[in-house]
Amino acid sequence: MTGINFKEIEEKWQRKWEESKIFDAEIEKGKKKKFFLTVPYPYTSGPLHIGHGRTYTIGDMIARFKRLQGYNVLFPMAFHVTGTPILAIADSIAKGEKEVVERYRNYVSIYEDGEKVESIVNSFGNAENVANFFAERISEDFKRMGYSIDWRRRFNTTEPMYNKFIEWQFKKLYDKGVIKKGKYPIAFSIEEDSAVGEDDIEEGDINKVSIIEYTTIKFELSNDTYLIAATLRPETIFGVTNLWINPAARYVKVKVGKEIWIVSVEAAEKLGYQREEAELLEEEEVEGGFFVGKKVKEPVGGREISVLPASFVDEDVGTGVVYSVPAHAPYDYIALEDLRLEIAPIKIIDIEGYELPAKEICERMGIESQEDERLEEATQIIYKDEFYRGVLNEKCGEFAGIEIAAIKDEVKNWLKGKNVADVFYETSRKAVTRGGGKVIVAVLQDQWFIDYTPSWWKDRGHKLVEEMTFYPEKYKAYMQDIIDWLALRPCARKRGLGTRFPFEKEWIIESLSDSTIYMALYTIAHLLRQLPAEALDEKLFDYVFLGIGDAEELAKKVDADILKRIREEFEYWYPNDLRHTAPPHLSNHLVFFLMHHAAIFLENQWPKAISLNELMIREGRKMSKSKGNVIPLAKVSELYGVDLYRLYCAINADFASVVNWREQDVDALRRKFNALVGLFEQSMGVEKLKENEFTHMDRWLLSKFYRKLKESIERFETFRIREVGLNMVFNLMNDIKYYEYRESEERRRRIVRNIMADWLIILSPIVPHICEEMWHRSREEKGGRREERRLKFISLQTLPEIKEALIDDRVEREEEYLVSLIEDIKEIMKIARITPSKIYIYTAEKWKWEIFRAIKDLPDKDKIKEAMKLRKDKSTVDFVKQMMKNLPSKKTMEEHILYFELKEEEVLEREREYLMREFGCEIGINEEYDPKGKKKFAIPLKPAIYVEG
RNA sequence: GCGGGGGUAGCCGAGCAUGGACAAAGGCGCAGGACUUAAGAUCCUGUUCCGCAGGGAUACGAGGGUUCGAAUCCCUCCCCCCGCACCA
Repeated sequence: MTGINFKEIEEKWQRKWEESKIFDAEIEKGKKKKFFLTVPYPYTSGPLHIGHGRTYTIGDMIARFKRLQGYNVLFPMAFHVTGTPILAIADSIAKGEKEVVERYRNYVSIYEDGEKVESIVNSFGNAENVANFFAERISEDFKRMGYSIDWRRRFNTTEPMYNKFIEWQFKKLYDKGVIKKGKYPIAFSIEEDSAVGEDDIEEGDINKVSIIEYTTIKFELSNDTYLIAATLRPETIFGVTNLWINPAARYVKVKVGKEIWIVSVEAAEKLGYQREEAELLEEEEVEGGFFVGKKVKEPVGGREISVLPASFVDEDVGTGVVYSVPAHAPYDYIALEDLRLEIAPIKIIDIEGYELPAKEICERMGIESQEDERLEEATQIIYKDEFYRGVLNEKCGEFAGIEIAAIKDEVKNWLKGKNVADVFYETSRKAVTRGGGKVIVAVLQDQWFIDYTPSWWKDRGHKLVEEMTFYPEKYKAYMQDIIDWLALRPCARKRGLGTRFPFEKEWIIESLSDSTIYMALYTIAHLLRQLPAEALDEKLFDYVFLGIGDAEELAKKVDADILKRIREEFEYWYPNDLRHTAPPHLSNHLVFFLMHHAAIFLENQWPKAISLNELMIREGRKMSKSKGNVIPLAKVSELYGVDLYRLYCAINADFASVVNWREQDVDALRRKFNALVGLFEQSMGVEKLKENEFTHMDRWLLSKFYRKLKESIERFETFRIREVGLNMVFNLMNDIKYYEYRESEERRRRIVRNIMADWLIILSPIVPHICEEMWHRSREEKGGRREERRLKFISLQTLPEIKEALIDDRVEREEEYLVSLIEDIKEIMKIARITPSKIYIYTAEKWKWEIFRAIKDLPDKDKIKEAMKLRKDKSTVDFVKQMMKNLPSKKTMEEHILYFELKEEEVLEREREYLMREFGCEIGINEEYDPKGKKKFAIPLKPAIYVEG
């Protein structure tokens, strides 16, 4: 066991890295190629957990690997503060909402002692304090995780410098003509009189609330007075037989333009938030029962239909009026059955497998009452079937013969064109805010958008993606699709933290739109700070980022040297060589990141690559605060050790798979990791083996090591970090174990010494602290000047050269040969239940080798014929048959030609001692004695064996 | 329904592009053994079935096909996951 105090060495090396500023990236022109890596900045509304940590950790591994490859690496970090959640939290805490206060007490106590917690949480009534507190803690967490970040460039998204930068970004977009204004539906709280997001809604994080567009259809009751039914299936209007109304619900009149609409009280209120012209008439409310039995005119065919009562109609969904299509809607069918009215369903959709879909599904499922909950499910089934497979029939006029999926929108537009249909929005489920206020859909009349539809923009986006690399590759095609789908996107809201919208100051730029090109800011953030915020105007950014404008002109306002440096830094570091994040960002953040670069920056500043790793779950379940199963990143060091966590992230899954954080597996890995560290420790103060001392086994281990090292470097380049970890930890340790078995513990200590430096280097991106420690310990022994040692961090090394000469196929084949021979002998001993007194091994005779060489490249069917030409004897046929059965194909033979050149007898003689030790008996090699006639079964590379009991 | 990804031993998970040493890496679990007063850790062995000679049979979602040979290539089908779409 190792006596290492991991926590201590983590802290020691983190401190030394920081003191030596080795991760502060400076321009090094000419000497090294640069590599600029970014991972999205964290949102500072609370502590990060180990799931978030995966992405940052992998980002750091890449940064460290690139340094080893000789790149001048910039890996910066900042903090995301803009948006509504932090503000909402601050508001809740200011109001003293118990649940939120309690949650934040817990969060804060991750970091602080009991006494301070209260005052800190109290300070969270101010949003800025929330953001600052967590930004500070998260940056400490990141340092504690050993991330090789250049912290000088840190910023947050509400500081003036950032605001100026975002203003510039929006001016650029505005100039391109893609910033537009229009109507837009949003989730809205009446009580709080404001838009609400996922974080404001009760259980909004678990059960998302989306906005559903209903179509309202007017059924004329009398002149200009209509009952307004809402539907999700406007194409079924051709099959309407009656209206449904809830007799117990209350209805009112709303004046919309010149018309009077009758809807439920709830719907009237919603209409008020959705249509500017809707005006509630000051008349009394009427019970739904009032309308029962009245006749209305359906708008397509002008038929008179009845208003009927139905309990399933919910006054708080849609308009509280529903039109009935009993042929295709299970609810309608059942409700009519309940009323025992003779209303014939009108079938308007032809679909294979059904005559009257609604009737049949109800019968099949045994649904008999409109209170039956399975009606929902029946509706789903019918909807799905009809939507994808159904075709409108001859009752649908010009739309006949077309499948629903293709015609739905056209029918809707046609109805709107006839002025019988309108849009009504509803939430996808009933929802309330965390404060208990009802959530409805409101339509903003003058929402600001980014319009992603112009073809010049999409073309540039596609081109940009085409020229990029994605890891894993499959996401490239997916990203192209996302660009095609992208249309209008709201980019400002009335609430939240952030940059004021430059064209209308009461709007705040929305938080996904203000985090699209900020990577550019990293290149210059530390320098920009030296300028006053007022100086950061459009002209300055134009010059720095786009090279537009006159430096001399600008120098009148800002320091010319600083300006020059700023421009240089940007030109040096940009573009962003790799953005590493997680797949859920593809359809939002990443596509904006790419599109905004495509719109604003010159082509040579476009991003080069994106890599993505999947998320992390714990014990097979998603991590979430509501499940209470999150482990804060801040606790990693204490609970597991940072290097162990990092190793787990590297090894448990490849990028494309979810990491499952299982304590059992973590424990298993800990044992492995400790054993690894033990191997290094046991080789401290031990002499390397010199080349003239090398035995077969030494060469074998060196060959195994350098082969694995070579493969690992290749794999790291394409971010197959899992394979690197498995190779360089698990597989290599197994090799060493085998080596020790073959040789001795003592010799193992020495051979590990031969490979230790190179081994530590390749492991250092994954487990940097222990590697740094072992690296220094192994140097310390040798003396050397202190100063020199201080500078020689393993983090600053370059990848070891692959000692190709040590990769020795022959040596490896010899050992494989021996292993398989031993397996065969053991197999025989087991099957025959013999304890051997002597084991006889017979290698293939010379003539067999000759025939083998002569025919190995021939197709199987010619082999015997050819062999017989060379040696006319029945034993030749037996041998060739035996050989064909046992030896691999032509192709693999070529790959392993060396294997077949193996001098079997030599190897056996050399290993006679080992074989004797292994079996505890005499070994006879190619002796004449052959009582059971085994010798004739020998083929090249597969000796015959006789075990004597 | 469309797009994407999958289905491999008790479980997790590699292999599949370039078919052949594949009864299938590695890990976990389980069983036996060594060590130990004991537990743990560690190490060894085993973990489809049959076999007193290194072998054979059956196997990689199901079924067909191509091939001397298929986990790997082709076709059909089934199932799972994600995104989209969509659900009075």
